[in-house]
Amino acid sequence: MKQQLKKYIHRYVDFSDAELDAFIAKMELIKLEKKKFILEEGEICHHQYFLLEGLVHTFYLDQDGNERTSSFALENWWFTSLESYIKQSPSFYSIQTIEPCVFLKIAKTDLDALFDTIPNLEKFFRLMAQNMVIALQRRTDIYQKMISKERYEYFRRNFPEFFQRVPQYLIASYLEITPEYLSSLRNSK
Amino acid sequence: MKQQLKKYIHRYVDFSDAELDAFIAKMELIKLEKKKFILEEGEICHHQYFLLEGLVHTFYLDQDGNERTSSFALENWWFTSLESYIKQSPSFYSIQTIEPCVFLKIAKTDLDALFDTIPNLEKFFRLMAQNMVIALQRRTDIYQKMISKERYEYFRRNFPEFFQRVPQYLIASYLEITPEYLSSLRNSK
DNA sequence: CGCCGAGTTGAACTGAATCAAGAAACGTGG
DNA sequence: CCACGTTTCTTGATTCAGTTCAACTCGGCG
Repeated sequence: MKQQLKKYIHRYVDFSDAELDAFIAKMELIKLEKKKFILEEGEICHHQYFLLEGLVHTFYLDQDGNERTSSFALENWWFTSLESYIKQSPSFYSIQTIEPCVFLKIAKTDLDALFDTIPNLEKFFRLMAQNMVIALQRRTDIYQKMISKERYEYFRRNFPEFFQRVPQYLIASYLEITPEYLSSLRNSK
Repeated sequence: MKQQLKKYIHRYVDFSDAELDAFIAKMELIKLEKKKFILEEGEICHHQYFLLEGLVHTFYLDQDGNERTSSFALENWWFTSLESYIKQSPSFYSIQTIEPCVFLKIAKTDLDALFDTIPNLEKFFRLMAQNMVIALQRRTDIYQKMISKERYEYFRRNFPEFFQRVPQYLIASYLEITPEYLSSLRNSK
């Protein structure tokens, strides 16, 4: 179970078993059905999460009340509402399960304390943050240079798992197009 | 001169003077005229940079050979071509001065070595990376929910310095619209 | 002085949104 | 296990934000 998290961490940094155990000891296991909120807009996000099983999306509501999906997470992804978490301010985003989920969570207070005793943990989170920057830059650039038909193709090619598991209207919101237009793209060839 | 960097760092972390000096000792001061490349697409980025004076932009060329500005940096901003820097792979982006610039740079090899001896440095870069994530998320969401006229207003309101200093066609490329359309937005009221 | 890059203007065109309505898929209760 | 309502997906007509292209203006610099 927690083996899964260890494996993930080792992709980034070498932890001693003692360090790893101290870290994991602070994590709590949660199960949730689908369509349940992990965090709601306006709440303060006190945790970071590691998804063991299932599918989750982070979104906000625009002026017209449409859901705008900012990101998905699936197995072995780390997620949180970062700005809210760091500043301990009300979150712009909601986080919601799409499928039934199993995940681990760790409280900010615990994690901050661990940073002081486990230097490797600091490195681990630095490397994760850097990778998020890279992923976000890439997303921005892809959206900037591709028209929506190309985004659709790109997304389908590169993340086929999502395509199977995520309902169309959420994919549309992630691709920044309307469900109607996505539908017409799908059926245009 | 290097006082400026110290001040910036202290916004994030408390360094001892010895730590700070060890860090700064590895940094090199560079001056460059306007329209000069700091990094060209295809090169491997070996440094991170801290801008003391001037204005810089990071961009790439799309299929049609248009410059697409991914980000600007001005005084007291940290910048690099992150993916290239981390993976030591050819950069997708070019980095170019817009105005005459003065900046500090530090080599990856030096910085990596310092991470092992100065734990605070690890924290500093973790916090900077997290802030970049927040800024990028915000940018993505703004672009997603605003039409270009709103983006233009938002940008003008929130970053008036840029507006004075950056040529129109670069602002257009950052706003993801054509210079022609930006011009019509400017003159439509 | 003449040229070149930056910015402007307008006409024609198109990618994508909106609106409205129907078809299919899904799940819940009887 | 069928019937029903709800949610998701599709289809087509209309409209509009933003691009493209081409011609023109302006200011600066060699």
